[in-house]
Amino acid sequence: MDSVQKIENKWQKYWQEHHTFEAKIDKSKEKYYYLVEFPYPSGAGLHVGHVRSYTALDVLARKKRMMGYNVLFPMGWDAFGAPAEQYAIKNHIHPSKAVAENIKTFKAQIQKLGISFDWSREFSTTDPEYYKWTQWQFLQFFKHGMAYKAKKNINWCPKCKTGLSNEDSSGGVCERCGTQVVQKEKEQWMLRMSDYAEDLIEGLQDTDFQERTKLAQINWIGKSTGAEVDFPLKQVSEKLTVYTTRPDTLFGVTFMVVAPEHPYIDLYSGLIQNMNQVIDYREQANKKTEFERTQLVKDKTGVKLEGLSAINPVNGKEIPIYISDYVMMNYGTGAIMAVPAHDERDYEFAQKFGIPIIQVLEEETGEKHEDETSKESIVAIVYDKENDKYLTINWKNNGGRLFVGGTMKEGEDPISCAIREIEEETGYSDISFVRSGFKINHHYYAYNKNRYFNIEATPLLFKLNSDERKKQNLDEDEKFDVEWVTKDIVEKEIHDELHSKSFQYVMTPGAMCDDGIHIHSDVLDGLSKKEAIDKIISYLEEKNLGRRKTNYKLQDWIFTRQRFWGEPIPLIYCEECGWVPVSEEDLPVLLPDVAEYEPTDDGESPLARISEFVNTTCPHCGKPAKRETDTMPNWAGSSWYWLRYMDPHNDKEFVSREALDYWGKVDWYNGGMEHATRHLLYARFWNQFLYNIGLVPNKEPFKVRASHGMILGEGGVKMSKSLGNVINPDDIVSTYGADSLRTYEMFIGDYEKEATWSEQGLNGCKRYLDKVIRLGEKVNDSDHYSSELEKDIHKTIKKVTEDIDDLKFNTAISALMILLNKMEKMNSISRADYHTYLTLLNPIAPHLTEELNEVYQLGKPLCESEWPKYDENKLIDEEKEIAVQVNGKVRATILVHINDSDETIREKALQEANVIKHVEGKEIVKVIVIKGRIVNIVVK
RNA sequence: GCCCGAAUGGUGGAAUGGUAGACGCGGUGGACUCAAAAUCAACUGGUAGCGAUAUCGUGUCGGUUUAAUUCCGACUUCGGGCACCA
Repeated sequence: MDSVQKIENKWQKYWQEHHTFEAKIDKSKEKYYYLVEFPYPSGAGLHVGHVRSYTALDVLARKKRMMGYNVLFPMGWDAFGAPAEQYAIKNHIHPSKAVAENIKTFKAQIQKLGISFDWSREFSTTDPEYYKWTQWQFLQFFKHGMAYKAKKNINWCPKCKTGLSNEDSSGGVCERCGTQVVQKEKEQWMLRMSDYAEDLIEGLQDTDFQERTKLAQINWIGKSTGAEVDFPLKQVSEKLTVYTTRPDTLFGVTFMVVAPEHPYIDLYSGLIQNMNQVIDYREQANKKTEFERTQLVKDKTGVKLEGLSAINPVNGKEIPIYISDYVMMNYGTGAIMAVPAHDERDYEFAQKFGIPIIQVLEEETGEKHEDETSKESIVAIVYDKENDKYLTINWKNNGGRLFVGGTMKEGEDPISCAIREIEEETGYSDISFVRSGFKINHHYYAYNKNRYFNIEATPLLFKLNSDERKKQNLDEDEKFDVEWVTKDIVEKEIHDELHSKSFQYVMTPGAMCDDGIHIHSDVLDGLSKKEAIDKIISYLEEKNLGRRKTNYKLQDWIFTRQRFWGEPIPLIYCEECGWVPVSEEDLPVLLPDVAEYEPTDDGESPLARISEFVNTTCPHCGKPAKRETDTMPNWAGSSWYWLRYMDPHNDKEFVSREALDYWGKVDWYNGGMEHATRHLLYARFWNQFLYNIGLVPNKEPFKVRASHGMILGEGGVKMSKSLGNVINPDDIVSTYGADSLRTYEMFIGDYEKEATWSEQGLNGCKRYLDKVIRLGEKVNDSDHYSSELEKDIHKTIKKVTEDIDDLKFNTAISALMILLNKMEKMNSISRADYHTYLTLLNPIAPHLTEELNEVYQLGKPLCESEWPKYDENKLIDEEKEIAVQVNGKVRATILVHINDSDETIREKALQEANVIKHVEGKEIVKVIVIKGRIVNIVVK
């Protein structure tokens, strides 16, 4: 046989010359569209991670073709972006040249792997024939009012000298270079993506994305429901509107906070007496990067606005207003009502600034009952710092371990009640009050009084000063031991809900954010959280004080970058007519062929320096006008590329209706988990927009979304240049062959999880393929399955077919290995045995199997053959070995026939010597016979 | 902090209520060879035993079940996503 390299070249050539994988619209066949994220053709070349996902989809595509589907499996290049531009700046060549070089390398590398891409549909996002239509689609956004220019505080990367979307600067650092992002005010083109927030959530129902992908999208969109509430200002007849998800806590508002950028600060600067201080603070906040503001400095800071205050619309109370950077201008209204009792952040702020905390929600414990008697009480926790112990009273069988508790007497406050109770019950009196926690609403039944009680209990913490002890003053029925115990014992032995909750409240002070019942809230008293939210919103709407409101974290898409290497935005600014779109026949607006790609320091695009580009005439009135010089973000080109694949050479339309109607949705889209939020959201948004204006037939572009796990270097670390552990697929192909690499990457483990590269593992797969080759020497003349193998072959067809569909490539290969091991033990195998074997292996190792199929003249090329079928009747085992358990432990195995009755199986099981040994002298309680699986004998 | 996922031999991993460790790698002693590589055949979770066998064992603790890696509850660790979003 020829060398591996020779064989692989031969078949790659065959497929190319026979246009084997080129898809044509064929209405007699069912279509299937596989899409794998197109790569950014970087100078580093192909990575073994690319090989994994391309091979996986290739396996699916090859199998699907053999099953008779018309498969579209295209590939292209996402080639706009910073690295090509950086490379061009450094080497003084046009980015398009660098891109062309890289594409050439990438393509050659991919072709050496034998991936069955339809290369006739190849394009790059940087081709003018492609970006013409990206520009055209942008104009559709513009014409439908979906694109607007806005002066925005944007995330600015000082190193890349460009604006970034929120998505590109998550974590406060530039996605590209890791530099901390600063805020800069700039005019930007925006796409109204936030209008689609709800549709983007709902559309997920029409997809079969993995649950984790759906969740990531939903989280990113960040829907929250609540209300806007108008707080009248005291000094002027204007309102400060806030957004809250907890309007039910309106009666607990003790202050308000506005973002440093809030317009009211300048608007009412005349009223604010400490304006200097406020301005100082605002400047400090502005200097902080988004990263510092949101990630690092969680310490609350702020300044009170002296001379400006608000009125709580539901109770008329005057409320101070603060500015603080924990409130963001770009979410909600840029102002909040603060309820420190029931919001963690407000709690922290209130603690720091000494603002009162009003509890309006009580946690409820115990079971509610009719005819309860109400009273106020306390739970007192005394801490002995010296011994690190807590004072408890142990009621033993009459109620277990508790803290000191008691009922407040007429006119008594919680602290004095607690001091009295502690002394009466335990004798300790040299104590001092530390703090109290939120009140708890507790329901219980008192056996000694035969009554139901509903108490409002205040938990209190005291510290012990000395163990000086007076005589206890106990009632007749109070029989308990006073014991000091550790925190451990408290947590283990105090089961009473009220007491353990009390302990939690006083030991870890913080806001109470759980559900409960409302107090001090007028019309809301007694209601639960959900009931109260509904009621207060209706109340606010009725009185015109507020309204129901849904908010999303998802913001509009900042669609401009101040860079050279991107699609020019096809708009012209005319003094007379404003922003005017370039007319369609003038598209594409080409990137000029110049030598200056450096971004400018003032934040303008490099295109702004090129006067031949900038200066033009208005398409509307013909007067001199200027082009937009910003370009589109990286994500633009990848937001519709799957549509272009359907009809890549169309110069009349972005894609023909015929192609859209035939190829429809992408049936299976594979990509990295890192694109589960941004790219996938942009692409879905773009598609939904095209659908809404009638340009595409489906609202959702993708049916299934799968993602591959990363491949790590040996030792489980990320492959990186600096560690020197990057595996170059070319090296592997030339030493082991593409088929070995493909097989190994499919065998390495769960496709969706990360996997560790191992050269030894790769070698094992090479050995396996060598065995497949040697198996050919055993082929005889028979055209029927060998009788000893028939059953195994049918089982393997079933297993491989199902496993590939489930992306369980590793177990599919394992099944093939098992069948091979069996075939190797035979003196000879039939042509049919071998042919089926090679066909099953073909999607995974296409070159080798084609060659063997030809060498042994088993039939036409496998790429033109049908996928093998299995016969259900041939899968059934006449006899099977099953386990016999006694009390759940395997004691023997027995051979059972398919027709054996439960009774026969039971008899067989009970005759086994080792079973008799374990059953002897015991009573058989039950014998469980599960047909074809197990016998379990239960004895006593 | 919140949300999601994972944890199984020396190792990558199988098994989704029914004989835990399929398959691969590695290892051990053997065959072939002057020798090595390649290849072939055997063994390979721990402990005890010559062995039949017994016993322990799927991150930890508890529960449901005739039976739990698998289901339920609590926890630990690791990975991923989001994060002052009101």
